[in-house]
Amino acid sequence: MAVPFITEVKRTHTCGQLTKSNIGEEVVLFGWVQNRRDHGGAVFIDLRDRDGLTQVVFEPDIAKEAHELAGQLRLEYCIGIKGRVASRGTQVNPKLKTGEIEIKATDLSIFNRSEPTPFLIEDDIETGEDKRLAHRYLDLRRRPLQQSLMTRSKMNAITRSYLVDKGFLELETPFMGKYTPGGARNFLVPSRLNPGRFYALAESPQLYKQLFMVAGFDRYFQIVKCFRDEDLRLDRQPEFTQIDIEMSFVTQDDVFTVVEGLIKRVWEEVLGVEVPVPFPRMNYDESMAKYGNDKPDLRFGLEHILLTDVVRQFGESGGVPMMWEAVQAGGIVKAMVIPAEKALSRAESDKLEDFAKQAGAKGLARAKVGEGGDWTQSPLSKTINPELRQAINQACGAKPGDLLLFQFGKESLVHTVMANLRVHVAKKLGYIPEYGSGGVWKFLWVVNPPLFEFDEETNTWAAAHHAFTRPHDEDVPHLLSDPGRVKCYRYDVVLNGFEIGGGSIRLHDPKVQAEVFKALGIVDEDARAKFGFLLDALKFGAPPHGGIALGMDRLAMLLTSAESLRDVIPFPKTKTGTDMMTGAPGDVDDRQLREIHVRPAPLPQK
RNA sequence: GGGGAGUUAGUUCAGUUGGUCAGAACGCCGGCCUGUCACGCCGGAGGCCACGGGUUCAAGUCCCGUACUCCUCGCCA
Repeated sequence: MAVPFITEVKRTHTCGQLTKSNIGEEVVLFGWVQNRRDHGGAVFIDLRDRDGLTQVVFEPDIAKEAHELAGQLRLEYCIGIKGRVASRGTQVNPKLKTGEIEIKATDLSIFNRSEPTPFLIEDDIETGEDKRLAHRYLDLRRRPLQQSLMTRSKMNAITRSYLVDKGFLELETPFMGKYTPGGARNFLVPSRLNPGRFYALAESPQLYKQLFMVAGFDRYFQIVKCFRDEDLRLDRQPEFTQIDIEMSFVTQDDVFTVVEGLIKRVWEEVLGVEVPVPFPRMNYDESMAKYGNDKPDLRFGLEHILLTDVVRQFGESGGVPMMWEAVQAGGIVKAMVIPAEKALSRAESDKLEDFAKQAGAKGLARAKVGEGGDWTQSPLSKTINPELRQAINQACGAKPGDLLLFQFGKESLVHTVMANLRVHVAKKLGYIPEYGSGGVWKFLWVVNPPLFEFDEETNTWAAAHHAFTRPHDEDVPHLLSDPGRVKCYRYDVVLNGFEIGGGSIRLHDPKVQAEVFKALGIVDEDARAKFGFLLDALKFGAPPHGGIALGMDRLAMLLTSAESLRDVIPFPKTKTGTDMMTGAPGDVDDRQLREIHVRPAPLPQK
């Protein structure tokens, strides 16, 4: 007598569809038991699928058999029901889309029972992430994650449709390629057929997409996995997805237009949010000076103030030996103002110092500005020259009650500490939420960065992006004489403090390319060994070209206000690159290793 | 590689100066209940206190080490 669910009786609706307008209809729903409320005489079930929740009620006078079976139902049982849609009358549940109706069930089939789950399937879960990752298939039943992945799916669809409409071709590139030094550390794949040799998993399709341009494909894109064997962060995974784009015959602005259009459409269709285009642009130098990094969060102020020149001007007479020494040693001095109306307690500002130290600072000098511009609560106040104090107050635009935070020393460290501090303070003061956008979307292009950066370890100039980025024409004469001043056509697109993409216009002129290599100290043979195939390709009428790669995972994370990349990746890895569910990376046996000609080195003794 | 935080029932946590400290809530099991939607009521089971050493008359608690997880700096052209 059992109803032949699935084979003959098909699902008529999902659990998020039914409304008042369906009252009276006979329906069939499949799903999981989200909750049960057994009153003996009547059993209420919240039935869940990825579309929503629907209340099902089993009553003995409607269906005796189904009611008896319903008494056995437990959380996460997978079931099918048949019944009639009924009004809930006055007992509406406003929290549910389907809250005005319920299903008076006539038939029930338990497709599969469930053991008690290791954690409850709830929206607001408190279970530790490691335990959820170990049972990811259960974690993925939760609505927030279901919605994240549905959003991702939508982004994929929009991306393909937008770019294909614009004349882009979706072309694939190999994951297994040749190892090239520099850049991110590669995962290596041993070759069974070529003893002792290795493939490298692609850290990006960079070189291949340039070859597509040489081949004349003009406009390429790919939604592609990339692999990097670097330390993980909440916004970094060892394998991640990029929307990879490359175009021929374009300027930087042409690339921007394509990306802005894509993002505009994604935000519009996913969130219903209108994103103004074009995005504002900021020079790299300005970003470093005001925000301490190249991915500023523009949802709030708290800009840094550079005081290096002021301190230098006063020299020793400034009365703050630590700052003066830092400047003399080639370092910088920066300040940030916490406005009086957001006054922090002494204990809170002490905590800021702990935070700064954690970010690598030696300490955090502070000063509270008094009525007359004097400083209190500060060791600096005793020795500082009042004129320097006045000059600093003026540079900072400080008013009574403001708290000044100082950081001085090596430029890179000062920037790092101050950049972290800025975001930390903004969260503390409530300018931005701990996670998520808070409904504010500040897009930005950071442009015109230096082509090279100085590597203090090796005392040489290194490519800041990669060796194929096109320098500004007017800087080309300085490539060898003054590499530090050469700016280039590289760009990052930034959203709320996250770098969501980056790219460049590529070098296609072999002559300039040779000079860049020279500046980098790469001799011809090295260049040939590393990038020979690309250099060869550029000789055969390579078109001017450029492109960008957008971080799909980060975009999804920001779009869904997720706390972590892990929330928008179906099966992510932990901080140490392990998979809590499968146990990867795992051991392999000796025979497998012999076959691929690999012998593990002994583990270092501890 | 450096710094920090954490690990006690299935889950989230409490556990004081080392001495009835093996506890709560949710979940689970049994019973009752026809309008619940965080249903309610009664009863019950469940823990090598991450692991390994040490200190002590006595360790969940103090010390050392290991593992795992998270955050962060370095790193991520």
